[in-house]
Amino acid sequence: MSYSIGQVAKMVGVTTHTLRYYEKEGLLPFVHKSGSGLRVFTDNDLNWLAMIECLKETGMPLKGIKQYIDWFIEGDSTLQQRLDMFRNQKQKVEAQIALYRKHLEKINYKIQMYEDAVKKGSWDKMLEEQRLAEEKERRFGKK
Amino acid sequence: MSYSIGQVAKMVGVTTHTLRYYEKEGLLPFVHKSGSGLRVFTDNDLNWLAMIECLKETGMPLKGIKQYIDWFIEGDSTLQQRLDMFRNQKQKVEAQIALYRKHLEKINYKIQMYEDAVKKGSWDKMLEEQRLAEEKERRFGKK
DNA sequence: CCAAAATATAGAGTTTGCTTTAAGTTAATT
DNA sequence: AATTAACTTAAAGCAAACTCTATATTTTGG
Repeated sequence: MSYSIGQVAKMVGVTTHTLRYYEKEGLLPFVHKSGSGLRVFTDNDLNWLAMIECLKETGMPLKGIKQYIDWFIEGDSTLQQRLDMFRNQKQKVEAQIALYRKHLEKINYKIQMYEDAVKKGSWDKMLEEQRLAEEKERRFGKK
Repeated sequence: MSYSIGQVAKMVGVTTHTLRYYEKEGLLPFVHKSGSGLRVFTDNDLNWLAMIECLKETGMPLKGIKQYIDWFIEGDSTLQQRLDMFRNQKQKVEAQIALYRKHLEKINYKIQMYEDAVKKGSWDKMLEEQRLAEEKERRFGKK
């Protein structure tokens, strides 16, 4: 199957402008043009766009994605670089997930604080009662 | 304790320029100045910076962080907004983690492909052998 | 006390990733 | 055939988050 730039834009969830911009940046080197100059996208191009989305959404800059594509075009002599790149990206994503989890804990703690404060109608009152509870705990032991 | 802008920059891992920029954007409204105009950071400011880091690294734009700080300054009348904001951020982070995981699967698959290709010394050969294996599986059933 | 290091303000410049505009050409519809 | 929708290139514009420059003042260490 083949698709117009507008169809692809809808499928991928970006604008036609963005697709042309990606092409200009060297991210879509396989897209052909019809006799009259219109871009004709294939399923292979959609696969590339899916890979681009994956790398982009995991934080790789467009330049990095272009590097990958350039390596792909260069052929088998760059297999190792490409493998290293994916391994590296894996590390980054895992680190990012770990960081997100850490931040999530802080956010959950804040949510607790604010739920308490909203219930009490006041931030200071919430802090005060929390302070008293902690003191009590310190004096008489837990539970 | 109190700290100079340079000390804080080192502790937080940003430049002094960035700290001044944050202040200009309204993200550090509690930082005082010495008689001669130098910024004097307190532990309270460090706590704010930690919160800023948390929100920033979970994808909140500086404007959103400023909104939170403005609400904080406004006082108890904005407790609900602040709670909603943290709940919203929690949702966003959880969604982001889920997306990262999905992308991680794709990346892991690619790593497998490339490990195989590197072993074989060729991408096409890898694809070819994979295709043959799949055909065999289709003809004779799994395992 | 003086030189070096750190800090101050104000404002211009940079990078990334689009987004919009202008001025057309091509394709689809009525 | 005419209109309108989608497409073309080229270039300018924009928002976010810094980053750097220039010039002046303050603090600090020997």
